[in-house]
Amino acid sequence: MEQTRYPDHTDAGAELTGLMLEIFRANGALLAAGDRLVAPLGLTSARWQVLGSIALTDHPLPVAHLARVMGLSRQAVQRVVNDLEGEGFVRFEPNPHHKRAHLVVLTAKGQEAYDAAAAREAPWANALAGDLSAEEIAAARRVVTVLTRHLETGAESEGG
Amino acid sequence: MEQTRYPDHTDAGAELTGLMLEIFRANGALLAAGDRLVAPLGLTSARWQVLGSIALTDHPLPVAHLARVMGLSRQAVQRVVNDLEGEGFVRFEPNPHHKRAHLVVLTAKGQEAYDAAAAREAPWANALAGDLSAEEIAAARRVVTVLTRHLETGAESEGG
DNA sequence: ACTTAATTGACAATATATTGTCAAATGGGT
DNA sequence: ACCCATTTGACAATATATTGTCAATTAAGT
Repeated sequence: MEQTRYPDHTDAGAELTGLMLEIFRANGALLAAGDRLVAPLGLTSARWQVLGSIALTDHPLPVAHLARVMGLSRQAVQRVVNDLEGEGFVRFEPNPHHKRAHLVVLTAKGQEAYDAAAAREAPWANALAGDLSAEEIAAARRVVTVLTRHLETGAESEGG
Repeated sequence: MEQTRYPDHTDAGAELTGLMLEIFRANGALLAAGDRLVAPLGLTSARWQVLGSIALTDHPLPVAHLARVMGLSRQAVQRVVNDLEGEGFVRFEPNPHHKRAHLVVLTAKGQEAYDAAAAREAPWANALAGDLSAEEIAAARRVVTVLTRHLETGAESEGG
């Protein structure tokens, strides 16, 4: 049932603790791999992810809204968006509903960079999946999603 | 089979792409929750993880070796260890095999902090697991572990 | 011994991301 | 109209982590 190393854990708690450490490590490895993958396009993992969240929404959104969608702080996204704007990947458009909260949209250069990143990502992700089946990856994805939702919703009740 | 949104992905590749984005988000949420959990002990998620890698090894290790075990850069771990040393959580001991690469060991304060963190972590992790079974968490953990190993070993061949 | 390659800690520069604070802007309730 | 809570961007400080470089050290091969 319980191993000596984790005497106070349930079986699920012990496995979850191991999963959390794996997630930290995977995060670092994924960021490094993503940086290498899109560096030739003038992008980084962080810029790529911001471009993606802009590209994949129906209407343009202000920075704060993008941050909420991505689960990051407003300030972190603002900095990256400002960098992207400075290099011509995105531009700000007036927001009819708010004087200061400009809408962020892709420029032609930004759209091209995102398309090029997507073109590189697909074969890379396909290869990275290796022997893993779509179903077991999907199951893992559901577990991580549930975990994240628990953390982001009931944060203060569990955190002490 | 394939959805219009990911035309160049295999099923596994599309699921993996989704999993990667979930991992980024989980990483941020876990770091924030960990920071809240151990802040009263004078720790952070990063400090906690370094303390853990020191506490869980048989013999004391130098910083560069700790970094390799953790999958982080030497410099990142060095900075945290230096902070921990400055606050009395760890101390450096002479290394019979190397003049400069001192061994990092926990002080009594460091051991107490790590024990206290572990005592807080167990009920928190048990609750966070929620309805998830140990087996499905273990399956997710295996998927993420395989993913990380692929990234850390065959990095240059897949990164472009 | 000598040379060479790899490891290690130190130092610097930079990217990513958080928290905190502030004033401007918005929206809801009265 | 007015008040008040929330949202938003701007600014600052800090933590985390990477890459690059350097000299000291170690290890391996000759």
